[in-house]
Amino acid sequence: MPELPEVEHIARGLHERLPGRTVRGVTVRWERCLAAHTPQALEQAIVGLTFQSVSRRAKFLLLELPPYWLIVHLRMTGRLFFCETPQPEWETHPHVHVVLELDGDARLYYRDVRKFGRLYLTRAPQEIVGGLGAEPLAPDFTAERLGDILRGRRRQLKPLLLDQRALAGLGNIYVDEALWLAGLHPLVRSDSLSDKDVARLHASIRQVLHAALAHGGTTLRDYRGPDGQTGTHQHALAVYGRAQTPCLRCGAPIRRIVVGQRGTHYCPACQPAPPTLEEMSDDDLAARSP
DNA sequence: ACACCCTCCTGGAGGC
DNA sequence: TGCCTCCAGGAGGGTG
Repeated sequence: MPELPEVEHIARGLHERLPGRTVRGVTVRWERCLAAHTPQALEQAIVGLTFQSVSRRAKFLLLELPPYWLIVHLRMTGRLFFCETPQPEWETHPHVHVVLELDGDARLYYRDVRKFGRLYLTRAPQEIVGGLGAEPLAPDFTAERLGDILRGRRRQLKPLLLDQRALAGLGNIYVDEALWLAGLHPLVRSDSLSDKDVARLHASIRQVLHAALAHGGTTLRDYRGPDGQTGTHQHALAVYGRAQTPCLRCGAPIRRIVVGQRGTHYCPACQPAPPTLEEMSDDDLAARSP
């Protein structure tokens, strides 16, 4: 599933190819992938417009098409790819829901097996991405900022890291990986972390994202880059999808539990469980009360 | 404020 | 082989 590194990879690839291309035609085969427009309205709005840039905010792709922005969220299985010439395979493919015909007979295909992804057309991107939280690879995402995010709430660590309003761009895979690297249990309370814990988690998040980006993303099944190529970071995953296999750090079997309806992978030795209520001292309990 | 559950979808995997 | 059931999950919504 595309998370921040995958979306960044796609954005960079499309930014090399799309700017300067003019939309000549729009075909929508499955209307519900358009968040708020009819196919006719989309076509009327963007035919004749020229792409200016492609960028990313969290897991959203921002395609600048003045005076509009075409914003795409790929969710689980969405793919967006550019071809210099029409591809017969994709022109009629049952999972290709939108085809943009561009000048020079180039094509931008939007494909999505599970149909969770959405396309938005807006003049004001903030309406779509305005509520998102901190951007983990931005320069202003410091350990202090992460500390504020974590300690400002009393939540289990993993669901908080997945909450796009708090921190934007992480998904299930990279949260599990970052928590393993930091040695933090997914159920630890966010307001219980020490400064050292926060600093380690901050470094781990960035390290995991940078590594995945360098590998062109993680392809478990559906993800493809802007030219259709797979990523290679799946070979570097330490815990995600490795239940029952030995921890790369200590050899203990990786455990899989469900947290917030998500498969969650961690090392029970390297990522010690938070204390239960019974195990907490009176001081701990007193500290939890307002 | 936070945890929990449901919905959207489909292909792949497992059981028999 | 084939049919059935279950599962994966990002995000938004509702409920307790």
